Amino acid sequence: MGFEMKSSNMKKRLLRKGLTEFQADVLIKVMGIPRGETRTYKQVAAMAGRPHAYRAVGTALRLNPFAPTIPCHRVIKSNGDIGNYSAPGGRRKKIEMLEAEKAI
DNA sequence: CAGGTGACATGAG
DNA sequence: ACTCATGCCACCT
Repeated sequence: MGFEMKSSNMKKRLLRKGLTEFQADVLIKVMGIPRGETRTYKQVAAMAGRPHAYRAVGTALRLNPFAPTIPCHRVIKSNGDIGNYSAPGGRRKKIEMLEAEKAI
C-alpha cells in the first residue's frame, strides 16, 4: 500500500511516455516483483488481467523506459529459459542481474 | 481493413 | 532434451 500512490504516479509517467493502458499496467505489475524472485510472461499477463496476452507482455516490456528500475529482468519464460532483454547489456546483463539477486 | 512484428506458450515429432 | 509449427495478443504500418 505504501507504493500504491507511487505506482499511480508511475502509470501516469508511463502513459505520458506514450505507452498504452495495457503496456503501462504490465509495467506497474512488474514493479511489484520482489528482488530475488521471478515471474513468467504468462503470470504477468494474468496479473495485468489479460491471461492470454502473454505474447504481448514481451512487446510491452520491450518498451520499458525505466529499466532496470522497473525490474523487467525478473520476467522469464514458462519453461525456465531466461528469455530476452532489450535494455543495455542484453540477455547477458539480464542473467547477471538475476544471479546477483540470487533469483537463479 | 489487411499484413507484419515480437523479450511467448505449447504440443507434436 | 531439442526443433519446428501453430496459436495468440496488442500494436504498428
